[in-house]
Amino acid sequence: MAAPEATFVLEGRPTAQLIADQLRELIVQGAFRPGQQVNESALASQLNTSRGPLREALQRLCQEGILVSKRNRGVFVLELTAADVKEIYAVREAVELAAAHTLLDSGPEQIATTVRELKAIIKNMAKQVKASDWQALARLDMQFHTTFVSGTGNTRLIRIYETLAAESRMCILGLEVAYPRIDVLVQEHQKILDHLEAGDRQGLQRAIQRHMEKAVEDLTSDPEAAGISA
Amino acid sequence: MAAPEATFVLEGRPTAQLIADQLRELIVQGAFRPGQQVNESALASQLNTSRGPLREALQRLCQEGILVSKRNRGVFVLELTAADVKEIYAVREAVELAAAHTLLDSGPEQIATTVRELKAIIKNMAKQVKASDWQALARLDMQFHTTFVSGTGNTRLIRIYETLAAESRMCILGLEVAYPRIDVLVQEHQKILDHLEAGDRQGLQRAIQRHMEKAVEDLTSDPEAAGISA
DNA sequence: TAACTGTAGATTGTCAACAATAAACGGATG
DNA sequence: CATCCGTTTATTGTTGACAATCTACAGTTA
Repeated sequence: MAAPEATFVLEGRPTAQLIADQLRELIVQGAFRPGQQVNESALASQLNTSRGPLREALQRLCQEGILVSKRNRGVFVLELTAADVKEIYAVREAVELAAAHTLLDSGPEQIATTVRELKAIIKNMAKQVKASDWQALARLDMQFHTTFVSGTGNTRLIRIYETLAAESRMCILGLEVAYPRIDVLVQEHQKILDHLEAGDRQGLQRAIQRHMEKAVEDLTSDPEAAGISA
Repeated sequence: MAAPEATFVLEGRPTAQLIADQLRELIVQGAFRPGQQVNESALASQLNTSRGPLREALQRLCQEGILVSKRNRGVFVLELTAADVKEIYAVREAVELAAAHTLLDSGPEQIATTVRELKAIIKNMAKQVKASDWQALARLDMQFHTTFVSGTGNTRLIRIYETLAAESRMCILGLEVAYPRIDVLVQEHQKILDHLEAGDRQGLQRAIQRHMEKAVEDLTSDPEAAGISA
């Protein structure tokens, strides 16, 4: 059951997408302030390219929603409001619940593979907790959920979730050291994993809903510290 | 608590987005064959613009997924397989179920407004059924669902669904006169509307799931006629 | 002093020409 | 006759320059 095409699509990756990926990573890592204007000429030379390809990449990110474009003004980094946070996590909940049901309906070996990957991620999370590396922790947090959704094999669901993951990282970015109690974070992910492994549909659904609910609470409770406006 | 910016973002609509919207409409109306290459120069002159802005628009549509880009080859119209149809409708089901719950949790006047809009659409559908205008019927079909999701007010959910709606119209396009029995189509939408109006959570959920299930059956049962490859 | 207006600067939007790559065709060769 | 290879052609990828627009600042005036 190999996928030989996977190598082709990777080797012939369009330029605009490559630039978009680099830029997305820069943005979610906080290289730009929310609301800050993106200077095309400066960024183009910084990424060793021209304005043309860069603009194409910017359009992609505008379509994703992490950049907003204003005519004759340029593109700006998305400013997240409390309403945005609620929206993002509402959609994430919908996607993850769908993924959960699809996953449980799929074969046991599919579930087993996903469970194995998730366990590895949680192990890494525990490691980063000790090191108190928030940046890495945020990345692993989203990697856990992205892997979870990837388990379904639904490419559209995966693509949608990748965008949501980027936005979520932008949310978390504002928190920095204010990340909620980290031991609880690991516990919640472990709980999701346990329910998945046990095939507990009801429990898994509840765990995901609780996880999202808590995240919204943490992200909207302290607007000042998170740099999030009402 | 007015939002004066809303008018600004509408008046200053970026060019690439305008072109992308035109192109999307052309594609879902069947102006291009699935798998067909999109010639940049020809399209640019046809749309009274240059290759630059057009390429930016193409990137947006690639991000949406209705076009696929291959390096040094160009962009091609998405070819839908049976697997794609299953994916699309699985995601649609997830989004609509989420929308249903959100809608029922919102205020009664929010529901009433949405119900009113949906009723108008169904009335138009019945009209087009008599006229046997398949193109218009397909548009109204998706308009019904888009309006349903729009009722939630979740801009991200809406954006996601608009992409799914475009892909769905591409699916339906292949059917043409083979559109499933039209009276049943109207009935199913009416059923969804009734459950929403009655606030019947369980019934609404069932109706949506049945609706999607039937659609996938119709779209994958006759691959030849639909121009869909296995 | 405050408000208004005109100018200057910078930035984006658009375009046309150039370079690079891949597909298509025709001919040579086993 | 099929296969392989070089040439041709069309298309995309990239670049730089030009035009249009907006913001900011300075000067003027009530």
